[in-house]
Formats: sequence, C-alpha cells, structure tokens
Amino acid sequence: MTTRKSWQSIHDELRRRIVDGIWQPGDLIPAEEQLAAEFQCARATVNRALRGLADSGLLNRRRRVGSRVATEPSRYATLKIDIIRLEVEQRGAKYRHALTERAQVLAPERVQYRMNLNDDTELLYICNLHMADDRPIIYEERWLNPVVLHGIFDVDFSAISVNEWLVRNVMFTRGDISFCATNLTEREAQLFAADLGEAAFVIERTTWQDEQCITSVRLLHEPGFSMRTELI
Amino acid sequence: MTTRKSWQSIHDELRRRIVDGIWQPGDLIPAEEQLAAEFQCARATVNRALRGLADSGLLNRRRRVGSRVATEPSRYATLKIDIIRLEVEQRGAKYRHALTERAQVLAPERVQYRMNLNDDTELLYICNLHMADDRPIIYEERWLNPVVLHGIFDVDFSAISVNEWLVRNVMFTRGDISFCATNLTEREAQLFAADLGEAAFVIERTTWQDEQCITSVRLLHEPGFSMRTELI
DNA sequence: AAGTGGTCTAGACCACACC
DNA sequence: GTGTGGTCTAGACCACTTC
Repeated sequence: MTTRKSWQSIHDELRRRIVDGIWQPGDLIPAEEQLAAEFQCARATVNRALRGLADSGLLNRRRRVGSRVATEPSRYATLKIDIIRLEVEQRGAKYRHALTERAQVLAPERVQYRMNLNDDTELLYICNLHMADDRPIIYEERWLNPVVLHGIFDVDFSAISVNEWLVRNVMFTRGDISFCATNLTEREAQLFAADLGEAAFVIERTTWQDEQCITSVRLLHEPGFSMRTELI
Repeated sequence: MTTRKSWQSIHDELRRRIVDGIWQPGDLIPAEEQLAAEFQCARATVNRALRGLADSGLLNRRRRVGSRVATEPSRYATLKIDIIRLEVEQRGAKYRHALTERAQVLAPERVQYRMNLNDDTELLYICNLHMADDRPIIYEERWLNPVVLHGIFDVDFSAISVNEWLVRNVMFTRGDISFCATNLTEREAQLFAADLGEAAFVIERTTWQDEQCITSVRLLHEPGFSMRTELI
C-alpha cells in the first residue's frame, strides 16, 4: 500500500478534471476499477467519490454503461427551513411574536384543496405576527387539522408559538413548499407599516403525516425581504 | 448469516422509530455496533443508513458521543436549477426567446459589488425575454465578465441563448442565489402586458469560477408565477 | 454472456471528544 | 485512556443493461 487516499481527495481531483475540461461534458470517464488502480485504493473508495459527484449532478451513472460527464449539469439550491425564532436570533435580533387571530373555522376552498380535506372539517385558524427587534417581519396565517393534532384547541399559543409546538409534538413525513410574490392588501400593508400594493415575498408550506394533512401555512414577508442561499 | 439487510431497509426502519416517537427528540439512539448486532449486518451498513438520516436532518451525530434524535429537525427544500428552455419544454410548451438588448457597459454599482469587480471592467450586458407558447414568462437581465469569458463579445446570442452557451462553455465552481419580490416598473409591465406595480417574483444568481465572477443574472418572472418543490 | 455500477462483509485503523 | 463515529480495504455477490 502507498499513501492512503481519502474519498474526498479523489472526489476533488475528479471534480477538477471535469471543471477544467479535461473530461468534457458527454465523455465517458474510466470505470471504478480503473480509477481504483490509478489512485491505488479500493474500488469502494472510488465509488464513494463518484457517488458524490453524481449527487451534485456532475455525473450520470448507469450500470453496464459507465459514468458520463453530465451534458447539462443540474444545479441545486438548498434552502434550510428553520423556526422563525431561530432565524431572528441567529441574526442577533430580539424575537417576539403576537397572536392576532384564533378561530375554529371551515377553511376557504383553495386551502381545503391544498390540504386535501372534506368540506366539513373545522380547522383551527391561527394568525401570528413575527417581529425582530419589535419590527414586524413575517405575517403567518395557518390552518391546523384537529383530526391529526389531538387537543390542539386547548393549547395556549400565546405562550408557545404554533411553529414550535408543532415541531415538538408531531413530525411530518412529507411536505411541499412554494414561493411567490404578491401585492400587499390594505390590511397587510398596515401590519408592516407599508404601502398598499407593495410587493411582498410569500412562502406557502403544507405538511403531511402519511396521507393526512397536518397543517398549511402562508408566510407573508415584509416588503424588501430577500432569501439567499448557496448553489451546489 | 441470516437474510441480507440493505442499508435502505435499515434507514426506513430507524426513520419509522423516530417519526413514530419510539425514539423521542433528544434521545441518544444505540451505537452503530449495537444496531449492527440487532439487524445482523456489518457496521458499515448501519453507518450508511445513519448517514442518510443525519443528511436529512433527523439525527445529529458526534464522535465519542453518539447519534441523537434532532430536537429541532432541520428541514430542507431543494430547488433544481434548470435551463429555462428545458423547464418550458418539460411543461409541454413551445420555447422561444428574444434578445432585447446587448451592450458593452460598465455595470451599475450594486452589480459591481455583487460580482466583486473593479469599477473599470466593461461587461457584456444582455437582456432576453423568454416565452412559453409565445407568452412572455421571464425577463432575463445579465452581466457577463469578459475577463473569464474569452471571445464572449463575438458570440451570436440570437442563435444560442446565453444560458446554454454558458452551460456548454464554462463550469462554475460556486454560486449564490437569492429570491425576492418586486413591483413591476412601467417598462417591465409592458413586457408582460401586465399592470404597473404588479408583484413579480425575482431570482438573482451570481456564479464564480474560483475567485473570478463569471456572470450575474436577474430573472424577473411573470406576475402570478409560483415556484414549488418538495420538502425533505 | 459480459461489463459496469451498487452494495454488503469483516476487519482494521483513525479522529475526535470526553474522561 | 476510552468509546464513538468516519473511513478504508479486499473480496464478494448482485442488478442492470447492452451485446
């Protein structure tokens, strides 16, 4: 055995060959066996490195065929979904939230559709204004399904935020999230001390436990908000 | 040896124990060695399963300490960044784009800042309107760095889109992306046959090759656009 | 049939964090 | 020191795809 190679160093070297154009898009690269011989390591180590490159979209791998440099490399942006309180506190600001609404209601039709509910299930409807250093930053409008969330009607959501209660009490198995832009209504503009019609960033998130919908939430961000992340 | 276990089946079983609350948030789960004994498999197989759970944010793992069920499970939304033409064609629509502007200019200050450039580098400035079934869906405004992109001034971007030319000719090593909402200016509203001030979704993306900025782009989406993905 | 990636095994050593 | 996860090895078999 010569010096021990790490899968990371092999990953980086192969990545370099792709980025520098030594292996062009569409090219078939050497098989794992050959690379293992070149790098003087076990095939499993090369496999680990190649899997990483395939995960990040730089390679397409197929059995019997080999690993090909992607012709149209897929790139991904990964967004971390945090509890709002943590996001605020990590920025060094003081977090506070105010419960602005609480009711037991039938959801509007488009929410029923999103949550895949019958039209006779009464939901808990909760609205919250989230603040950083006492400045409103997010208006949260949320529908909760009592069929899944037993005892939800008895929880005191002025003491604990809905978000945190959910995180501690149920775990979702799947969810979807969508992003869009909207013009502030008059009422929404007042919340942010902004102008009617200003553009605001909206996140809508719906989460499920197996086939049952847990909750659907709409997060209206203050005008000027921008969400940033790294590309992979 | 009993029946052969796959890392996937172990992953799913452990995930079930977490989701069903058999292992509560904060709990220390058995060490790899013990799980390997339970599942009658090699430790490497358990390791692979646990690594998957840690990657998806359900576990926090530390050497010497063990694997702990995350108290505030991080959830991630992963967005696939495709070439616009592919996105349109995958929806079954006809793709077309029109070059609306092309100039050799100094970038505005905020773009220079974003691209980390001196204030004397002339960039190639290109604007494109992307259409699906002849309806404008994205207005693209882009600055390209000729220092990295040799010969960029000679390319005919009415024949090939900037996006595709870039993908085929350079590969970026890192990038950042941000999302926000904006009110359409009068000129922008005209492009989309929309009203002045309507809210539109904006993506800004800047990509780099090592320390040099390749390009920065602003994608203004048609009013009503919504970007959706699954939560992990 | 044959070649490629995907995975598993059993064992080993290392890196790290807590003692 | 000691116990945990992180990784590597050498070999093996399997799964898939093309021939």
